[in-house]
Amino acid sequence: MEYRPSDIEPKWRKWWTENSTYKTKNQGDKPKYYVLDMFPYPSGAGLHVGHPLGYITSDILARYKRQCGFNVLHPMGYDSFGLPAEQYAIQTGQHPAITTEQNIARYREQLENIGFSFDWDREVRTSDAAYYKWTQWIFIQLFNHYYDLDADKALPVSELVKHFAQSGNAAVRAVCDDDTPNISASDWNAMSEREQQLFLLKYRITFPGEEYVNWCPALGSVLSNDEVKDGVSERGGHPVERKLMKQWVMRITAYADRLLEGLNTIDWPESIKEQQRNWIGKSVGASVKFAVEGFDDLSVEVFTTRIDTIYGVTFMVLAPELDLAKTITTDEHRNAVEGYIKWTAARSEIERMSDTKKATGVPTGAYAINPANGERVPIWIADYVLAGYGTGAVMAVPSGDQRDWNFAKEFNLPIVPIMDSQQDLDTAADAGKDGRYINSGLINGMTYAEAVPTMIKWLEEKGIGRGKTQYKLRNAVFSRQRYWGEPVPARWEGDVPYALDEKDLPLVLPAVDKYLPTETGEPPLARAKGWKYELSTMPGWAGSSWYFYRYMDPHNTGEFCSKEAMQYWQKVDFYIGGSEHAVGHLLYSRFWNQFLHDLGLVPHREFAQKLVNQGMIQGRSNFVYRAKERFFEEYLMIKVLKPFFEEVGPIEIKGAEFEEEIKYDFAFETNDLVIEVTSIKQVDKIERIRKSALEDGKRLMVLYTEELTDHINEPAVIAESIRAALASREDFIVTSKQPSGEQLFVSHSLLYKYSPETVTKIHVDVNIVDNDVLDLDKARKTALFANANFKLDAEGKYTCSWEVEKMSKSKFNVVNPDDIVAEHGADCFRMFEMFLGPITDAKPWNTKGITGVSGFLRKFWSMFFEGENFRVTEEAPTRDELRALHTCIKKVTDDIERMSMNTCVSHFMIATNDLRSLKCNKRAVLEPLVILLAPFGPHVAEELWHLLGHQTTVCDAAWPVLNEEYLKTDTVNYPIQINGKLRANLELPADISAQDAEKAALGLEIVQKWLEGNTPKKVVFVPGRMINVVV
RNA sequence: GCGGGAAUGGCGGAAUGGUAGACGCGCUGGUCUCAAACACCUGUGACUUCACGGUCGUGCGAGUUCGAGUCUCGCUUCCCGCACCA
Repeated sequence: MEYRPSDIEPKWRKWWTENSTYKTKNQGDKPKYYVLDMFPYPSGAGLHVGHPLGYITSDILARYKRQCGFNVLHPMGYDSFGLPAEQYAIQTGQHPAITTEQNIARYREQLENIGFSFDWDREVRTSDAAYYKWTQWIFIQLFNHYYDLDADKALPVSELVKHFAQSGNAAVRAVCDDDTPNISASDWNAMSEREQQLFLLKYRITFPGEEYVNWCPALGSVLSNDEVKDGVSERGGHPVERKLMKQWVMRITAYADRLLEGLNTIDWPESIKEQQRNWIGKSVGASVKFAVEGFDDLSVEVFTTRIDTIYGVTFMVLAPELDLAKTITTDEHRNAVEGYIKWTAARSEIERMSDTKKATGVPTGAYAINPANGERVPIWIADYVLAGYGTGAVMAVPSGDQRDWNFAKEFNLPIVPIMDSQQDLDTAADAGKDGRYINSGLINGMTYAEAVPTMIKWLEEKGIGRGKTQYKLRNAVFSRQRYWGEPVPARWEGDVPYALDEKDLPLVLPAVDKYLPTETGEPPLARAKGWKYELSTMPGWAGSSWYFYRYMDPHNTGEFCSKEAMQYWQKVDFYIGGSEHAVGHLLYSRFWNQFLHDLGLVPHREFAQKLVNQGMIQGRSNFVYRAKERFFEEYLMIKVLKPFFEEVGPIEIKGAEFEEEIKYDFAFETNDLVIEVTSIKQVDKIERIRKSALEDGKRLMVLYTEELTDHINEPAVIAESIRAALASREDFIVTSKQPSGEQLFVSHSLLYKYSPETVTKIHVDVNIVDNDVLDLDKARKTALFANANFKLDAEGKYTCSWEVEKMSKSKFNVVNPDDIVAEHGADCFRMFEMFLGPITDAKPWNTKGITGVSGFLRKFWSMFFEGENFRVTEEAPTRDELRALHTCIKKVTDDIERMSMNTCVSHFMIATNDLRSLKCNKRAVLEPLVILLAPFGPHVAEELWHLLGHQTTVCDAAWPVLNEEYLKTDTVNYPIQINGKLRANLELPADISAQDAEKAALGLEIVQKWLEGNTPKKVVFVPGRMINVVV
């Protein structure tokens, strides 16, 4: 019987739903396993074939684990707050909830179509009030806690208040704002309620602060750093400016060290961990104060990771943005400094980054005193120093730092060596740490390891500096001036924010008349009637920072997740998603998780033990080539005129260079005939050339490009009209009155003959292209080709060129999984995606190989049938059949465990090919094979499983157990090597002794030939593997 | 510049230090067919040889080893991430 996925697949999907096959309970005697996909944002474009790659992988793993006896949690949901829905709402006035709902319905349909084993009863949506109630609840917890450095965890702010009332803030070691003053208990107690609340904000883990943010006026929103690429918004490419705004901020920096440490405990891809380490950017060093000459109350504080180089300081540099720069500038330099500040402010980020080689800067005229040696060094301002990092000032050590060196060279500042190992300081700085210090007072003669603690100790004793650890990580801005997000559960009393009471949650997103900011620039929530709460909403990462817990207990109305559910599922065992979330979602969710763990609300410091990044599936774009006028000229030359000249003898042509001043495109000197190629629409041009021809006494022939388009595949027709023109005595010849063709598209396979500038390259929808050949019937129905003609190659085909690009609508290379499923079936689609290559690799989508997988499924199916009848026998299997089966069990089991899904598919193909050549149709072999296939092709497996007489789902069929005995063979085919090179093969008994094997190998004629009568130096025998004779 | 990863036929890709190129696509030839598609069978790294066979071959150059795609060292190229981060 024929394998017809379109019949069996919908049938089983319905059956699975009706039988609640994928419903998971939070209990049981089985061990648990939690497989999680990064949930998608439901965009209007729907899923393309790249999205399911990770879902298929996790689905295979989930089904496999279930068959291995685990209770598997494999949920799916939607990260359904986000910018695109809101943009759409602004344009159309439609509420984002409605479009989001529609998009989710589409996603659901597409996901269902692929046969995933998701437990849909556990679906979550971040935009659901029942869900974001708990996002808001967590926000309130963050507001009500501070980070205590002694406890090394978050503690309630109420504890802090007690401390303050008793002994001020001196005794509390906690993470707080840099500008937090020391207060005594009496100071605290003397404060008003307002003053106390404002003071506490300096400690709360989330708090409103004045922050420089990435403000995007076009989107009316604040963007996070990772939403900004090259100075413009990642979405839409709108300009982004730095703006100081009142924003809710998350004190993620409190967790910097723990987020860094935690990376060592989890099995995540090295590249993700490295990106997070970079982002956190821990640097250990020291901060030092340099006194400024003439300002008793002023000093320049710098942070350095190389305090050991302090004796090499020959100047100091401040970031131009620093207010201090203006303060210390002498009158003499004021004009230059102000000019420079203006100039740098006007330069865009991109300019600054692309122009990093050239050092720019101006002196302030002020001098600092190096505390180490008392030397007087000039203070400059320069834009190579960033205001946002450290104190915005550096001590410049040109001998040890390349940027300082560049600057010193540019402005002729001294370069003092500080280590005996430093060389070639004329050509570059030497940042090496090997060697002994010179010119370095206190630390002369020391090594790096000795010098650093010595200097720090000295600084601390003198009270001019201290050891300090600095992080690149900034506190995370948590406000968005947008509508479609979680309302922040806070209200304001004057300038003091108060969190809502938990019992007032959820704070439901109110209705508004428009989704735009107000005329006064306030966020859209200001439009809501009677809204007396915070106006900004939460960013996209809020809801996605804890969703993995909600899946454990999705309908709980009393807690975000019950203790029991948490106790049962613990954490995510396997997490899969794209690497683009490396520092967004994956860092923030680790932060929230650490916090929740401090509160004893979740069992582990890290929520996901293992993480895998699936590679991106890139689009494979196709291109067509539209002819320009120049193409027809070259075409005339190559196809028509050249053969013609060969016939009637050479005719000189001029005007082939197409320069502006040349009047004619083609001129036949000897015949006084000018041939003009132009569009029928170019009436003016024809008239102009006609006049010139008349004046010159030449005859003119006009060939319309449209006419050439009509006859492009018949050069003889065109040659005939030229022949006729030559013979005629007419002055002005137009060969065709009404050409029909509008545009010509030239097959890519013919373009090598023509100059590249004769055609325009245009994206063509990949869905009307098959194996790079354009489907002309389908093409003619599209607008692009409505009035087109095609120049086809010798086989009558139009070939397109191709390129690998990102899969996107604008590139017309989006492939919808539904189309593949409709054509080949969901099982084939699933297995083909796996077969493309290792899941972690990026690869272009190319359906070329899909027939191989489709053929495999048909062959697999046919093993169970004889003609139209299902026929499986109860006969005992042979050794060969058992070996094929158990080889497959071994390979597939091993390969799923190591996430090598592509080779699993190969093993199924091999087993099927082997068993088919053995004509095996025995239940004892085929039934275990169906179980093995079930995670990959669940529909076909379920169908065959039921045909085999089972009533319950194949999902619960126990994974077959490997019996190593069946893998053994009586004889082994040994490769015989001479000096490591293969020379012969020898069939030997599997249990042969080393001596016998050696003897047998040496007995071979070919081995004797290579030995040339000598005795071998050595014979290497690896049992079951190979024999190597060393000559 | 720093960090991470990769490089194997015409293509996607396989190979616990042990027969390089599994499996699939594509291509050759054949069977079936009036024909095509499907299906089935055969061959398929390069060079060389009538043939048996031989030589070369996993980006380049060394090394370790009886034996290297795999391990070590030095390069080249490409991809990804970070980037005047003091």
